[in-house]
Amino acid sequence: MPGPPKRADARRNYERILAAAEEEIARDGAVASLEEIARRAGVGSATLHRHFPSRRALLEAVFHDRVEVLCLQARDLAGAPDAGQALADWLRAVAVFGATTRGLASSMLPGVEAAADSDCGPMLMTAGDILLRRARTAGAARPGVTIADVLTIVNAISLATEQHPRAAEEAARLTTLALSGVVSA
Amino acid sequence: MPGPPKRADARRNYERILAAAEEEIARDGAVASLEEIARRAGVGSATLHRHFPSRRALLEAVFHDRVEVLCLQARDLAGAPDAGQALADWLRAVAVFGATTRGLASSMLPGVEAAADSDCGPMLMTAGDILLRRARTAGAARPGVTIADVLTIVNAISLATEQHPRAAEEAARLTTLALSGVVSA
DNA sequence: AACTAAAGCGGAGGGGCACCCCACTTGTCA
DNA sequence: TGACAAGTGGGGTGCCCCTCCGCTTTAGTT
Repeated sequence: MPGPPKRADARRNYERILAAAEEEIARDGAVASLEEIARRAGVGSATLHRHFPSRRALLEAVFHDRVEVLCLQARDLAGAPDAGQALADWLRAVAVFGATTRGLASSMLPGVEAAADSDCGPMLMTAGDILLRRARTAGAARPGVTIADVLTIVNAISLATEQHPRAAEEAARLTTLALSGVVSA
Repeated sequence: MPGPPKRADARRNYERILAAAEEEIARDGAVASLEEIARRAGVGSATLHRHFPSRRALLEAVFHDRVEVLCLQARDLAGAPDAGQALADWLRAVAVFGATTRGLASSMLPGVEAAADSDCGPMLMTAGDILLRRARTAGAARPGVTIADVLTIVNAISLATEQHPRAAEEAARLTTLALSGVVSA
């Protein structure tokens, strides 16, 4: 929410923290040590906490750009001939991305401190909603299902497959499964 | 794995810890403070760590009985007329249970320290497998789907809905969704 | 009942972490 | 260049997990 700060040194520290956080989170996931991040960034822990008031705020900042890429992919797919296929493809991409980007999935969970600074979630929602609507009018998506529902399931799958040896593969497979159904009863 | 210990005082402490853990985990989920549990149990922290070498071991012990109940439900449902419905019903029950029992779902996630003492997961697997096989021979379940797949998805849904105001409802709804599918593409 | 070896106990301590306070430095702009 | 706001980071607090090790309790033996 605060966005990059104004003073030159402050902005430099902000970027350093972001870079360090990226590395650490890639290694340890969402529970990476904030102190270690500050250490790697060469700043005091107070500086980190000033720029990012909560762990979640830091995670959101780290993942923001990559989530944006996913949203752009959604816009591209919005012109695809098969609306159902487009939706499914995009959701698989989301699942794979979440499963291979350590810490992302858990940061998407509606936690206690979600309210204000939430950003990535809504971004994906609006991007995916376009695909879902299109699929629905094409008769390819079950009516009554919201994009929130679908993304919750996909995110959950990311979370559950994050530690799998072949996380990407597994996430895609389970997503396909959940989208097409398991029982016919 | 160690099971209740032999000496009388040790067994008493074991039970006290279990009782205290139940309360604390109900309140704080899987991240409950082990020290607080020991404190509430009137026991030194070393005693807790001796009886339960890892957090996971404690969680498994706490949830073991309730998971057993679920497994018995599965055996009851194995005689139901509609095999697909029986499977779906049971999976919904698993999802609701996981979503409303704080900490359970995350303790089921295949973590780093999963291997040896894992217990609840396999229990549910074998119980559910019966229902799945029956559904499959009845043509109600998509072939190629394993019970591990389905339970992973259901557990993931529990995890994602754990914090929802109406967790049970939401877990059941999303499970139904995932089982019957979302897109027809 | 007394004894003893083993089993169990728990306080204290090491190491880590998140988060905050506040005296100090540094950038900015007139 | 000077003054002031903006920004900094070391150190402190409180909590946590986990282990070491000297002490207490139990269970079995005579």
